Amino acid sequence: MQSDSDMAPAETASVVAPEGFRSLRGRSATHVAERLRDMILGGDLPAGRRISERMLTEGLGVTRTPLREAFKILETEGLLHIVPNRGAQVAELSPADVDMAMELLVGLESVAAEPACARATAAQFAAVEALHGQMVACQRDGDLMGYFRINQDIHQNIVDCAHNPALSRVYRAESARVRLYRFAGNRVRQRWSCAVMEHEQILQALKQRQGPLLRELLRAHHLNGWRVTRLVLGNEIRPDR
Amino acid sequence: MQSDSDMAPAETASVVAPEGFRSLRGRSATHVAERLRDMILGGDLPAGRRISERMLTEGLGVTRTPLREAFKILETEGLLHIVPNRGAQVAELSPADVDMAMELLVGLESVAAEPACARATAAQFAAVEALHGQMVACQRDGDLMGYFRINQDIHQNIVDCAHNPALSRVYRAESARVRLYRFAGNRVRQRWSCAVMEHEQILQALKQRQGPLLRELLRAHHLNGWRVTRLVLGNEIRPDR
DNA sequence: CGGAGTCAGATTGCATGCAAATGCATCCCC
DNA sequence: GGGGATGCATTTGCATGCAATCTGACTCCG
Repeated sequence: MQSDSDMAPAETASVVAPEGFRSLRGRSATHVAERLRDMILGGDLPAGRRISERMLTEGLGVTRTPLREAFKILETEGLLHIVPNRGAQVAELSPADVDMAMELLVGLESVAAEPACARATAAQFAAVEALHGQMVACQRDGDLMGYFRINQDIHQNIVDCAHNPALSRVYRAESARVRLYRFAGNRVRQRWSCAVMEHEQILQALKQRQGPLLRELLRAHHLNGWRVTRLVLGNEIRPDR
Repeated sequence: MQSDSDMAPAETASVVAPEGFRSLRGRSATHVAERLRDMILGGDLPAGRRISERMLTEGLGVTRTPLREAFKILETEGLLHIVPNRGAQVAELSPADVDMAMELLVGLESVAAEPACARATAAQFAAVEALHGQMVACQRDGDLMGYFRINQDIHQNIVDCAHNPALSRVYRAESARVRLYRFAGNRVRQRWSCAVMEHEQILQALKQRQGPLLRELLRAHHLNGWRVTRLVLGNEIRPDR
């Protein structure tokens, strides 16, 4: 009869989902991977730290199966290192590894420069300019974290202007891998104003669709930044705070 | 007594491992991912083909847990596409996707060119030359599969000359992703001799450590090859067999 | 005949159980 | 006292079980 089959299909009798809750079924591992990635990129899990499954299953409220799937994802992304029978640890990059990753990142931006100039839309110009404005505000307010985050965002946006999904994906992944190692360099306040000026030139070149110029500006900008970062990492100069 | 404790420690009573067998404990997922990757890159699993877990657990002799971990690895590599509650299917690339991936691959080789010239060792020169010799032999014998495989191998080796692990890793992954789509282009025999000549110039430039020249030669070589491939994929010319 | 409903079998997502491996404290023997 | 052996608790790797979801064939009504 009607009353039998008419039960509200949205929720079962056993557990009532809190409102706004969307089931994560089929997305647990992805979701856990995102959480873990945030923890690593945010510095909550420092490089080299060993990660026990139990710690995370309790912390994130999932069971071991999706957690272990997330480990595989992050290992493939290069953020975790898994030793059989001994669990996972946050990947640790040697200075040489970071150097090589930076070489790759500079290269990827060079690759992006000309397609970006050829294909960027007006909306993308506007988005990059808006971010630039926010970054200047962070510089003015001395907001280190915001400055750094938006800086990365601007570079990702410029790469995205090339409308090449594969390029964007690879740039994002490699950028994440070295994120924490680059953070140090942005702590030299002297570099900030210089970087802002370089960004302004970069924006100009992008908006005027001058591909080769953009490529050279990006390369120079990166090499400048990386030089400072390397000095900080090598303790040759002291960060401002 | 002696006879009690003297049992051969290499094998337990329950299951006798076949000789040469090393336990895969802790490596199942990785191993399965390798097998699956080979199946996809070898064309045994065509693009778009849906993959059921049962098919593979039976085919590969593993249970679902490591198989599902392997799925996550291959999804992160871009070789599989997983739809929640509906399983995995081999990733399918649109012509635009392949175009963009090729743009990235050409870019990565350009990035590799100068460091490769700067850092390649004599052993690496020799390795690339040996591969080139093998490729010429394949061309002579009309061995399509061998020619194609060694061709890819040569390009990977050139990138590896840059001694940049991150670059090598990314190049390998992206190269794999479009492997099957590029295969078609190598079926035009007319292109083979042309490609061999281009490779010879490329080798020259590498050995003489002429970075900028190498970069231009690689770019031109790729664009030539990709132009032919695109024609074949678009059915504008017919492959030789 | 067409389309919504529905129902069983198959498939997937995740929790859990068990065995192998590890780590650590203790014990032993020299 | 020191350098292993040994046993126990913990952790990891994988197999399996159960519930949610999908699929597709069939039914039934218009």
